[in-house]
Amino acid sequence: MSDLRTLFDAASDLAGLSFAELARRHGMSVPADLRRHKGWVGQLLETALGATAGSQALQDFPELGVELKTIPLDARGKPLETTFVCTTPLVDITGVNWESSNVRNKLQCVLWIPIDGRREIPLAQRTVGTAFLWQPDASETALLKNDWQEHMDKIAMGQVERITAHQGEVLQLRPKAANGRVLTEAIGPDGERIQTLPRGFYLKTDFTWNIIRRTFNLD
DNA sequence: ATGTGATCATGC
DNA sequence: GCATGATCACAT
Repeated sequence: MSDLRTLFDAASDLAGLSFAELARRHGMSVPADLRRHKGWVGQLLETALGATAGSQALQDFPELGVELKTIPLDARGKPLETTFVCTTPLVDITGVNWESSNVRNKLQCVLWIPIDGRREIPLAQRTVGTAFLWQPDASETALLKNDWQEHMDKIAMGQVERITAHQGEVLQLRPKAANGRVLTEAIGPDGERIQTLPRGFYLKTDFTWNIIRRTFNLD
């Protein structure tokens, strides 16, 4: 992908296409449902737009500084799910700051692609929505930064296991793992190393809904 | 084990 | 009805 305009145009051209058609173009088969294929739609759009495959803690288009995010919407245009941003560092966090954080890096420029998330419609028949580019404005950045800082302070204080998804205005911390038995290192209450469930940062739905509403003049 | 892509399913 | 906590598939 040579430049941002080319990427955006390519994404725009996908609007209205069914998942069946998009999958056909890329030789992919459509699963009956997403129960055991939770990331399938995201992968489909990555393939369609030529995002760098693989699982690296980088943006999808590093050369463009762009992160690709699909977001499932209901019939009213409201996000059906929170949006995963990145995994949360739980150790070696002395000196990490907002400016250098993975959250800020990932959200600096996002190519959002709304998708039809209505479960009553067969997956193959659901369609791609109108893509748009987003960069957090000053107030959004302030909210994200504040939440990020509060979460990271608790983690640094050995309080990671006291953080629930209720905390954070727009950015929440939640488990991010294959199952409840997966463990990773973290800092405990007395500064010791403990084993805990890996966590991830997620954007709350009200936050993404506001972005969607503003973009498409909904309500 | 840790990262990517996320949605599922249950409790409130 | 909806968010939280749990979970699924796959790459490295």
